Amino acid sequence: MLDRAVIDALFPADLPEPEHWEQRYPARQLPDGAKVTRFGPSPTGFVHIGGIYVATIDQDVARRSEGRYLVRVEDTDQSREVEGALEQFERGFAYFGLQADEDAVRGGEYSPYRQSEREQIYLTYVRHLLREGRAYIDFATKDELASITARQQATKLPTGYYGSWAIWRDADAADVQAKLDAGEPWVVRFRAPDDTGQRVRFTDAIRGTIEAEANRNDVVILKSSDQSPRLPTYHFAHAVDDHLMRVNLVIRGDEWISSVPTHQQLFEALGFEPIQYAHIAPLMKQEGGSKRKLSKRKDPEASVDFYLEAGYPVPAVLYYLRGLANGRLAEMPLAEALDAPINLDECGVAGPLVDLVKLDDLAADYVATLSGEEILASVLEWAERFDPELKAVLESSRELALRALAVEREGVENPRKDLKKWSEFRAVYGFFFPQLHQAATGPEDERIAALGVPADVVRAVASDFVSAYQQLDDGQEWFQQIRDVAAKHGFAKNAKELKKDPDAYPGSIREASQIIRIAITGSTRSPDLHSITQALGAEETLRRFDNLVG
RNA sequence: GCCCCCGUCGUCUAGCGGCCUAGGACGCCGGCCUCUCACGCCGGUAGCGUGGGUUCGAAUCCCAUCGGGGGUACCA
Repeated sequence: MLDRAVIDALFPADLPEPEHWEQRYPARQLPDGAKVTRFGPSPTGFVHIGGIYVATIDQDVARRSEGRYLVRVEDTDQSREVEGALEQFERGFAYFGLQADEDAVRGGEYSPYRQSEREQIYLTYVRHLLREGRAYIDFATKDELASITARQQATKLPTGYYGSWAIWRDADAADVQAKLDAGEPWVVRFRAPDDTGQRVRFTDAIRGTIEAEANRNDVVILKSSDQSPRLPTYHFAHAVDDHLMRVNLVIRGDEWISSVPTHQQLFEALGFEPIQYAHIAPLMKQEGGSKRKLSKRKDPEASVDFYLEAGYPVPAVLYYLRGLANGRLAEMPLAEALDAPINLDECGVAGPLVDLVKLDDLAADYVATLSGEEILASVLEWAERFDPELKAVLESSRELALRALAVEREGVENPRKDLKKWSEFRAVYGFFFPQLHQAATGPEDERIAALGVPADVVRAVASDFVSAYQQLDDGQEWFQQIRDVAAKHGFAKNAKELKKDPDAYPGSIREASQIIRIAITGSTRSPDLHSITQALGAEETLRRFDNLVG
């Protein structure tokens, strides 16, 4: 073991002792059973929808138990840091309404909430472990490590830096001193307890008892001395930060399960109370015949920006995510589910596929519960950032927008479910607005031509419809105008009749009304025509026949 | 290679030894409604990965096997 003086010389002289931090970050005064949870975004890429998923669970569990939910930026890998990641992160979390009780922006009693600003704290505990002989200085080079791994694989031994493979674990103090004097870069490794082959067990709040081999690896806890700031690895930061921030429930992705034995040893060596874990199964993506973790790089729907751009209504996404966490919540109505607790022991262990079709369905159901006013407000908010032209149109035609949204929505028992996300507004409701409407160019317009009605008949139908047009309040009476025109020009009364003798008619009432529909809406699909004309007014309705009548 | 986790309709799931000839939701298919598309309503499709046990009885328990996922980094 190294002399204390040698160890101390490696650290700032004024570095505090562990007691200092223990006092500075005292135990929290919270009700019994309160959970302190945390989410640790790493600014190495953009926020993943899986991050929203886990953060939702973190926040819910904390709130529900009158605890605290904090966000701690895990930026110990400065080389992989991505510019703008934190801003994008803030945007995503704000959009989904996932405010933390404490974070780097809002601050809190346990600050700083950014690992790169906690160097002093980590160093204190590293020095402590070194002085206790629970950690040691290591000079192994990349090449040496690669060679160790290669030899272990060749002989089918477990890979890692342990036992006799750990060349610096029991090195002579003189050799260490020589390397130090030569200015060689060094890391600090944890001296894993020598309990090779032992089994350990722990209780996961989601999966119950998990048993594994005790950790044998002397994991790196402090990164190389040739870097500044001097930062810890995830494992060490987890132990120190979660202990000092008085977190008592670590909710994280299940890729961490196999690290728990290491974490337990670290907590023990540091003299920290063991912590409770809940490992969440990750959101998956179908690829070919198999599932894989949703990937930020390959899957657009992994990025939170995907949901922002499409304008998915927040409650629908949250509802979907909560249902994935606890199936029970998916069976409840949305409002109830958003308010019901997420229970960790009900969380699935398998890793669900994210199903955008299902999300769309939930979103359509949700939007159908909204009033026209509410929808308009949301569309405007979305358009502000993603479709300024639409925003301008809506603002100048607010009344028309509300009339358009009211069609088959207000005053009906089963509102149309034609809107799932705000980005679809333009496609679905655009034709209501003269500025956005794509008028048919004439009978040869391909939308009309596809009906198979002769051009002269189309013109005649349009002309007669226009000249006899009355803006009637009663839907049936209004539609009678189409029937009349259709009858006059020899259209079959219904599709069945047409089918019996296709050559006898230019089309059926179906084709006749489609001519009118396309003229008014530009599409073969639309809400109820009569209601549309009510929203548009007689003048605008008739104007839309200009190209067909001439 | 070694270690860990997981495996019910296409998807999300209910199921904790008899209530299961496996229930629900989404999707899909068919029908009704109908001037289109939706909505709504009615009906249908489809699953316990496989093989052995244990048991009067297994989706449920045990073992094996296969498949999927993760870890084995100075990434988190």
